This record gives sequence, structure tokens and C-alpha cells, in this order.
Amino acid sequence: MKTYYALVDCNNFYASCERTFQPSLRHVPIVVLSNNDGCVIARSEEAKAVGIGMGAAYFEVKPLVLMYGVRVFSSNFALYGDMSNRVMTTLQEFSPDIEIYSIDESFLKIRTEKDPLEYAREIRNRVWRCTGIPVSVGMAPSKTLAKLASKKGKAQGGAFCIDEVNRTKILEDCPVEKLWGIGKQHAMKLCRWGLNNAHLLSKADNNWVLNHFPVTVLRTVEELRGTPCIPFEMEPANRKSICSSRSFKHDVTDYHDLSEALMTFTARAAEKLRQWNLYSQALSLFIQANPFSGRPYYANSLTIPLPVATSDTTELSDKAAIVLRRLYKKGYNYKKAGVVLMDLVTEKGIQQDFFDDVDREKRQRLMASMDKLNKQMGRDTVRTLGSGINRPWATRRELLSKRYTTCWQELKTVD
DNA sequence: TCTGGGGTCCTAGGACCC
DNA sequence: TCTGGGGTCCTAGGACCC
Repeated sequence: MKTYYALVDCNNFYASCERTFQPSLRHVPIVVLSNNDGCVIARSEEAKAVGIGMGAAYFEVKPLVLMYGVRVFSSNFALYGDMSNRVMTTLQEFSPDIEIYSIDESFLKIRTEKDPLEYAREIRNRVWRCTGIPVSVGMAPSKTLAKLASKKGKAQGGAFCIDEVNRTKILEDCPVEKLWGIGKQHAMKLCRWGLNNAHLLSKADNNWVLNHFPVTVLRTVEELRGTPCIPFEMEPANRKSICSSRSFKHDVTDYHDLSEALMTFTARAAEKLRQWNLYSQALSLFIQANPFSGRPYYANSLTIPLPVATSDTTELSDKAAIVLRRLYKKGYNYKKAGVVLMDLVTEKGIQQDFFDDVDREKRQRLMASMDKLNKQMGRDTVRTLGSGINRPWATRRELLSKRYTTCWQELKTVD
């Protein structure tokens, strides 16, 4: 029995999700936009081919969109999240050892006698058959090599395996900046030392690496040699922070509009907190003016500790309001704002405060009822008044597809 | 004039990831 | 007119302690 790490990566995931429910788009270029329809965050292969860059501003690529008939979508996370679950559930049929790494990627630990390349192809085919999502599968002796193998796999019919025989060649062909864990800064520095491909990096001396780079780079080096160094994490680690932030459709100048937005973000973050059964011990708030407006720029943030860890929307909203009063400066065009809940603990980790006069059990019951109603009847059915009614600051989402898999009213129909 | 040695904890900022 | 959102880990340096 041999053990392999497999990385399964959904190809152009968001674009593929849109395509699954509109098969007529199969060979049509597609892009998916970020929140606020600001920039491109996913592209089908056809869209890449006509020159639309990752992260490009939508208004800048509009000429290309028109010229090539590119179909454009606002991001539909209700759909992508649900499709992701379907893919991950399918993968679990292959191995109980699964690390869900992101919305569109999972590592699997595979023990098999079979030819690993055959096995990888089987994974790819089954995910395609069960979900309609195309994936690339890479098999290798470490996670870093599996990542590399899956990239290679994308160009090779969807599956690839790195072994002793082909490893040197693959590493020689791989520039260091393409490696998982090596970003722009480290890549530049490595190149200055002449280590411009993954093979040369794998031959570097350990002490030399440690003297010049953080230990994360040494881990990458070991992984390139085929020694697993990056832990395989099946249990999702408990969150350390939760953030909710947005850019606004229009610049916000009015204090009350900004406050409404931040109260909404606070409620959203608190909801997530309760979903994970966590409590926050500090609240941080940030506001940013529009850096592109040509007007004076202001950005600031402030963090306050919470005397007793809490996940109560009303309590957190009160604190956020206090922080905002201290941060807000009149006369700026605010473009973005957000709330970060930090120092998260589980119920066991809550330190009681002798002088605490809040009936926390009662508040917890209130939050539980609110969450239940919002889950059954739709988000924001019950909300705090401070989070606003008209929401002039709302996010732009003009090209949204249907929530085909999570909303009865929006199910796919057959004409 | 000259001022040790060893340790921990916290924080901000950098780098990286999807 | 229009430029995303949400995370983690590591390190250096400061504060503080004996």
C-alpha cells in the first residue's frame, strides 16, 4: 500500500458553477465579478484566452467583454457554497482523510495499490459525473508537490502524478514564483540568489535557507524533496478572527449611512460567530475613504477589548457604535468599511466578570430565536433597527444568477 | 566614562494563501 | 461613473520581569 497526497482543484470554480446551470454557455467566455461588481475574480478558459486578466477592473475590460461576447456574472456565493459542498461530499467517497482547504480545493490522503494516475483520473471523472464541475487532480508524496501536480494536470487532461522518475524535470520547469508558499517577495529574493526554479531551490542548503528566509520557506524546500512537512488538517481549526466588510456602491459621506453599514456588518459577523459557537473578546472597526476619488484620503481603525467574551449582536453593535464615533471624521468620501471580531474563544474559554450585569442566558436565547427565524424566513427577517432599512450604501450586484440549488423560488426550470 | 544576562509576552507589519 | 473579501502564520522589536 502506498500513500499519496492528492490535491483536487476545481477548474475556474465560480465560472464553472455558473456554467453548470446554463449549459448553453459551455464554450462561451464567462467572467464572475467581485462584490460590488468591481473586478474580475474568476474567468473561464475562453475568457482568459481573450486577454481578460485576473483581478482586472470590470470597467477596464468592458471593451473586451463587448468585443468577444463575454458573459458576466455578479458573484453568487449561495450557489458556489452549495456546489462546493457537493464536490467535497463526492470526494469523501474516495478517502475519509480529507482536508477541505478552500471553497474550491481539497487535499486527500490516498492509500492504494492502484496506479496513482489511474486513481486521479477516476476522481476527476466521478466529480464531473456527480456535480458537473471539472476538476484537476494532482498526486504526489507531499502537499506542495501535489499542488504542483494538479497545475500540471490541468494541462494534461485533468490528472497528473509526480513520482521519483519525473520529479526533477517537473521541478526544473517550474519557476519559484509558481510554487505554493512562495509569493512575489520571496521569489524576487530567491532569484537574486540565482535560485529561479523549484529544482535549484530543492537543492539549497537548509541552514542557508533558514538564515535568509522564514521557516515557511524551509518547509517548502523539504516538501519539494518529497518529505511532507506541512500538516494535514482534517479538523477545521477554530477561527481566530471573523471579518465582515464591504465596499459601497456609492461613496458614503453621511455618518448615519456609515453607521447603518457598520451595524449590518457587525450583525453579519456576530451571526458567523454564533454559527461556529464562538465568542469574541475584542472588536475592531475600520473605515476607508475612496483612494481613487482624487479627494483627501483618510483611513483608520480602532480595536477595543470586550470585558466579557460575547456573540450577542446587540451588545457588539453598541460597542461598534462607540468605536465609530471615535473614528469618524466629517468631510470624507468613505468607500469601504468593516468589522473584525478577534480573540475568539469557545464557551469554555469565557472569563466571567464579577461586575457583569448582563443576563447572558436570556440574551443567548434571544439570539438563538433570531437566528432560527432568519434561517427559516430568509436573512434579515429580524434585525436590529440600527442596521437600516433602505440601505443606500448597499453593494452593487446587477448581474446575479439564480440560487439554483438553495432557493425554492429560483430552482432551474425545464421549458 | 564605564551599566549583564536571560527570559516571556505582546503587537504591528509583512508575507502568503484562496 | 466603475478597482473584492476573508483568512493564517512568522518575525522583529518593545515592554517587562528577575
